[in-house]
Amino acid sequence: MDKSYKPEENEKRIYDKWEKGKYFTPKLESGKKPFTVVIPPPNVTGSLHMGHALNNTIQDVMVRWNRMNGIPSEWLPGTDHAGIATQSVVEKKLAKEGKTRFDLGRANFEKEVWKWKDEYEARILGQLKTLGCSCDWTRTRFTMDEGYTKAILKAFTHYYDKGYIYRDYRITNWCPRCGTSLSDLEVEHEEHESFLWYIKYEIEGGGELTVATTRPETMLGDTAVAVNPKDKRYKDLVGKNVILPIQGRKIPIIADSIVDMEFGTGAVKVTPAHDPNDFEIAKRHNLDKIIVIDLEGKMTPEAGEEFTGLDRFEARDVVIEMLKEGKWLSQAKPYVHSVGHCYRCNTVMEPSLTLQWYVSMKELAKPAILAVEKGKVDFHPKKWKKVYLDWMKNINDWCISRQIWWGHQIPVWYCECGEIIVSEKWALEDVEDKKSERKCPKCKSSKLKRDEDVLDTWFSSALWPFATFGWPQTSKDLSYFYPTTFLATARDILYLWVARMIMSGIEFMGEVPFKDVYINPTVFNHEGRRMSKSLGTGVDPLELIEKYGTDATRFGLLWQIGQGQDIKFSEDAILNGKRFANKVWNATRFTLMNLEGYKDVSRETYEKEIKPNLTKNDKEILKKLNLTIANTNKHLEKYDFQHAVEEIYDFFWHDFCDTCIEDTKVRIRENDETKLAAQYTLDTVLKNSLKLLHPIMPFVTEAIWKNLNEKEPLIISDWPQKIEF
RNA sequence: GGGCUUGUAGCUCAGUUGGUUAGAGCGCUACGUUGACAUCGUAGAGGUCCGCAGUUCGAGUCUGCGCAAGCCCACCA
Repeated sequence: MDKSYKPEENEKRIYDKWEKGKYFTPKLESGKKPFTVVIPPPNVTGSLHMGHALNNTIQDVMVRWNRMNGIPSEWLPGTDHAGIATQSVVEKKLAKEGKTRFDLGRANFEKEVWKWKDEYEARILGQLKTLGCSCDWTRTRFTMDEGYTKAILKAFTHYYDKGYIYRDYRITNWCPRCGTSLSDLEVEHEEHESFLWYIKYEIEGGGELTVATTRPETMLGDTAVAVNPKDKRYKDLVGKNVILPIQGRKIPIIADSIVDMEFGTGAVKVTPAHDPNDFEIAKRHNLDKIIVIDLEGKMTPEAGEEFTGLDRFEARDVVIEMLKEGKWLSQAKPYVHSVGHCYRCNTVMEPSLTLQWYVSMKELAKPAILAVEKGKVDFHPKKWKKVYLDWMKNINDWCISRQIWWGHQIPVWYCECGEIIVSEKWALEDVEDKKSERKCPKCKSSKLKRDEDVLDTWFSSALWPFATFGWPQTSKDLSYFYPTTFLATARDILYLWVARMIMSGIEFMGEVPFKDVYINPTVFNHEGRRMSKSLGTGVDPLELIEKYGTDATRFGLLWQIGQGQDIKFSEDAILNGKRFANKVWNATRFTLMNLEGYKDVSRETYEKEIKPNLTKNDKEILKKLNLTIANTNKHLEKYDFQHAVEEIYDFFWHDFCDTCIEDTKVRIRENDETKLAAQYTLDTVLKNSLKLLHPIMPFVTEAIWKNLNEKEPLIISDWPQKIEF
């Protein structure tokens, strides 16, 4: 053996051997319950970050541990198409060439994205391999491959037929930069320091009414002023009109109980086309909806000639100036409030009146709430159960249409007669590029137009645990592997992904999609800030791997996490991992040097020559080994990775190296009569330790295993059992 | 507005159901090794366990209040 372990020379070679040996693909053994994990599909254009590294290390530890225990273990890898993110990356690339997606047209643009996808998918999956992930690559899936697309279409038509999917014209989260709607979960709120502007509206027939607003520019689209019906201050004003400043329009004063008497002046301007609350008020009072800001965030002609084409924030300044000049502005109070931003490009969201597809969630949520309450799905740490339930019990309908091109196009056609046709068949034909003759079932017209929008990426991810195994087709895989066993993911997709998988799993499979959900800690940098590439606060796990090796990186990450406690990343832990890998390597060198003349002993030799000569120290370490095996199992069963790592580390370093090796060293060198027993102890403790360590540090242990001339690779060796002595 | 979490050695964190002198890794100090170990070993210094009040024979561990930091949810005009 070399004097030290060189990860860079070993890791790739070892990984290839595992893959070639097909150790990652389990056999479907009837009667044996499999251990199944589906990977949280990484964004196809993304790159492995520290959170992924931790998350995938955790999954790999569980998979390897189960595999060594003789359980058919399936870890299904794959990627999702990440609609908005991917599209915007490719659009950015086109922009550098001076082109837009419209120059290419939809079909060509999609081709362009597919090319991009192929390249980046290979890259990110390769990164998982670098991390040592023992995924079953024979079952790799992508949310837009053909079979998966069938699942999407099935799910859509199923929901539609059940009346759960509907189309509605209402205020949605709109990103003027991305040019698409977003679901509530894709909007990130940030505190903004701004002002609460108090504007005086002149009352017809005398007097004035002051309203307070954070968005003065929207006053151009006001169609009423609302007060609370219980508000005595304004009781006599209800039914009268005010004159809208700047525009001079006459708008009514109405009473609506949604108005908070305590806030501002207790009178609120109503802009139905640009605020969800106001939209609701307008519905109740049958008010006009005047759109003054268009979908690009620019003022429309409706706002007035002098505003047309102005950016919404420029318009705000102009409106404020004009209000000041007209003496309509009574005060501007500094005010902190939260403003929605696009999760993708951070642009301030513009709530906009658009026609979108929604999934009604209330009925879907009910059994998903019950399942978790009854413990069919367990969360680790437990606190996430409450977080899940709180959200599910207050769930809102889900906007699933997106105004982009990259994704699953909605399987809906509109006829000129107004008929809406939802067709799985036609959509499939479009995918396969063989079109049958299509006619409107109502008016027989063939002038049909397909809905241009695509579905939210999470609509497809929601089907991941069963669509990846072939649903809606029945298959051996599906019935064997579903429901899955373990899901490890980050907390920021608890609602976006986990909750929706539970709902759709129950809806389509009649069973929850997984038993245990492990929410891994978030990795922060040393200052406690979120690791982020764009903020420049990230550490690239791939650089760590290059510097310290994969094993050290995995070890260091697990070493740092507590029971669900977030971690402030420290590179020292990774360094410690490297030291440990080196220690293990050298302990093996020592053992090999001292095992001359020692081969696998027969039962007879053991009973005659070893067992009687086991010293007190030998028995002590073997006892300790048994305890370590038991404790490691206990910790892994509880998903307590930190303590599992610590357990093995302490045993190996302090009990085995510092004590046992120092003890046997002397006996072997001096050819003591207990030499054989000492060698037996060394050999036994080392091999079992390597097995215990393998799920955490797969490469160095496998490399060592090879040096021990074992027939079977370590990855499929048996997990240690209690040693009898 | 609602909810969650954290505050233990210079740094990063453990401390199980409350029980003798509060632990680990890194860092620091001293000594020793350099024939398993880009070292390693042995010993050691270092803590008002955020504060206050309470429950208890006994609290880092339970309760209340406060201070500080962070996160999540929400139609805070």
